[in-house]
Amino acid sequence: MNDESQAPVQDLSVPRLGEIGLTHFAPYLMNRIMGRYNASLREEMAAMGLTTPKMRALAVLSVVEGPLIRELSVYTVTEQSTLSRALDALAREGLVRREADPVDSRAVRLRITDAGRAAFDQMWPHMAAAQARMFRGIPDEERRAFVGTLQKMLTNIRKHEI
Amino acid sequence: MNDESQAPVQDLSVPRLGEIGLTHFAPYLMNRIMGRYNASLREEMAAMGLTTPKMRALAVLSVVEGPLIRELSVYTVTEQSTLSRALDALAREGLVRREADPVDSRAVRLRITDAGRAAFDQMWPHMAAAQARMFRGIPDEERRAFVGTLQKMLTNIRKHEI
DNA sequence: TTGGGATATTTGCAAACGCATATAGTTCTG
DNA sequence: CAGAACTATATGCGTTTGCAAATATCCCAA
Repeated sequence: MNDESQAPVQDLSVPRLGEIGLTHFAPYLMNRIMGRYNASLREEMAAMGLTTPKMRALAVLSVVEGPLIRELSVYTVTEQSTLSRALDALAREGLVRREADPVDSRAVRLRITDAGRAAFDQMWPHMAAAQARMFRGIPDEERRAFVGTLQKMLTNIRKHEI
Repeated sequence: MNDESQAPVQDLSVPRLGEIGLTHFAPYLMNRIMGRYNASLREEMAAMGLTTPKMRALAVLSVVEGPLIRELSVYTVTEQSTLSRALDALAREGLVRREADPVDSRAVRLRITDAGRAAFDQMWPHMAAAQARMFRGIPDEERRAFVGTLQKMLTNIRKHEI
């Protein structure tokens, strides 16, 4: 099992993780930072009866008007089936409304309700605070450059047109 | 439910998400980018019988010698109970070994096996490629600055001493 | 040295998730 | 215009996850 009979896939031009070091590998750092960010919000979310997909849906719907479920699943990086069920819960709680699309009767347009907006407004300060903690001591210019790079990266990895 | 009888928590000094815009809010961008990154690896992982926690455990163990489970759970940003079960699977498959700590008999030290290293070596090129895609067209200097900012952010949000 | 509080890990259980598929409706093609 | 191919959403089902509690061990103070 540990001999070399299976040709190694490793391309010699690709440095190994050990050579780079975990703390120089951007995806590792980003996963770790976002893991903490998300975990730091979990307590507030739980207190409000929200899961991560529900909270993300509210956040996006507070800003984007009437998207389809499929579109929302891209914004929220959530499996469509998971999102469908998260929306069941949000609708049951009166935080979002499903509206029939006027021209395509398969499609469902989503809208946040006033109650949903109020719920998100209660969540937002915690999100803003968590973000502020992340950037503590980092100069504005550096932060702007960082966000600029993130935007380029999003364009690079974007698979959908949204 | 949608009146103002519940005092709004919103602090006037905190700009609202709508004012910032989703694509200027770093955590949104990072979640979205990492969501794609992780999703892009899922197919390869599934083909090798790995879940995200299992893959992360292998990645860290390929670089870090004999950590405790609790320490590994910090590195991998995984709940300790989830990790415990992921390690059950990895040990069953012979990819890692649990070793008793010589001085503390509660503790378990983890080591990657040769088979585990081989499995990770098979995974690594895909991770490196996904990272390269993320940074496509971004100059080296910009990438270095970006990683530097990530390192500062990790220090900021770090709750543990690892 | 002994009992109480910490610490390391595992496990029971219910909830959440993801894949595959079902259902319903739309569009394209011959 | 029939029917094949495609799209949008929902759902069945087995797996994974996370919380809380259990178990085992350690450390420290009286």
